[in-house]
Amino acid sequence: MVTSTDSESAPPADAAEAPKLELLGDLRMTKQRQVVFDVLMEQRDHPTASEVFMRVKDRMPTISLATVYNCLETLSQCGVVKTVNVERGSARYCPNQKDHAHFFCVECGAITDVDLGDGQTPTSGWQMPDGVQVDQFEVAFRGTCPSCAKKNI
Amino acid sequence: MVTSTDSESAPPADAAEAPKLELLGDLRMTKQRQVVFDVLMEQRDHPTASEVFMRVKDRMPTISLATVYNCLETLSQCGVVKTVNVERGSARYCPNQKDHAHFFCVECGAITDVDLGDGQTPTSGWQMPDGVQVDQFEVAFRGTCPSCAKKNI
DNA sequence: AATTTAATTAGAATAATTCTTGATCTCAAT
DNA sequence: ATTGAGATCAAGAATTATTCTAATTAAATT
Repeated sequence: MVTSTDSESAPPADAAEAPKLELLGDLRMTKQRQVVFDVLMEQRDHPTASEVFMRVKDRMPTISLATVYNCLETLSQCGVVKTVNVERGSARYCPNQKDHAHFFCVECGAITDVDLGDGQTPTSGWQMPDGVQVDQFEVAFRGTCPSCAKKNI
Repeated sequence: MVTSTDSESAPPADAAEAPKLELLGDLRMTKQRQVVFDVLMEQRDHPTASEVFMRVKDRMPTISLATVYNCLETLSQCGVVKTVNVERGSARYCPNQKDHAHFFCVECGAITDVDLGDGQTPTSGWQMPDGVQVDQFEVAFRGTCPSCAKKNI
């Protein structure tokens, strides 16, 4: 990881540019994995596993929560989904394949994708110890979003 | 938050420069809070709440795990302790009051503090949406540390 | 079609954290 | 010193997210 990609900037909340699902090794593209991924792409609001479960159930009523967890784990390991930890409690999931960070509004709970600046990498600005190999990163900002800031005046 | 501080760079594993404990509002500096903080300062290996509990128990056998959680929460809210989430599972705690990130070695589990570069802020390099107010951040890098990388040759 | 391996399901189990309640402590004002 | 109010603590119960287990089903391969 830790490579800048190009293309679309923070998608307008909902959008479906369907990145190709490339799984690794012996992993199979199953109906369940596809539906879990589709659901993430269609409503990009960083749902929890339970929220994904509820959405997936509508079109695949027999799926189990454990499977949703398994699918999210698999997709995450394949780099096609990102796990987001902005709060203690439930992890959230995001199909944005670019290197990006998250901003969490402590007032309304909204999560926004934050893009890297041009020519920046996730380790830019940090004094990484010599010789470490960085494979993944997670950057979370917490604070107040513009619309909540207004309400607080 | 999101202000660069100066002084000491990544402390040599263990060190005790005793930052002053300033609590907010009606909060009181109790024996329990002080001991929890002392323990974090004396062995700076990013312990979990349970590990802190075990260490604190040695010098205050009557303390309860719930109190350790409460103390860590309080110290964290006062900005004197940082909560570190590098893995799912237990949160870890760190008394480094500077703005800093963490590097987690997936091989050996070691956690290293990573300093900001000179003149950098936590949001440097990121295209923060206009008007957001950032109060906190958490940056975690995952990968392989130099000594584990050697073993893998 | 048979075989092999991976994936799914349902529910049980685990583990971290939070909550609840009553007792205790601190501080400040009487 | 006494009292009252609010903060904190302790112990254990409760909650909740996630992982594990074992049996079944599905997918790919021969």
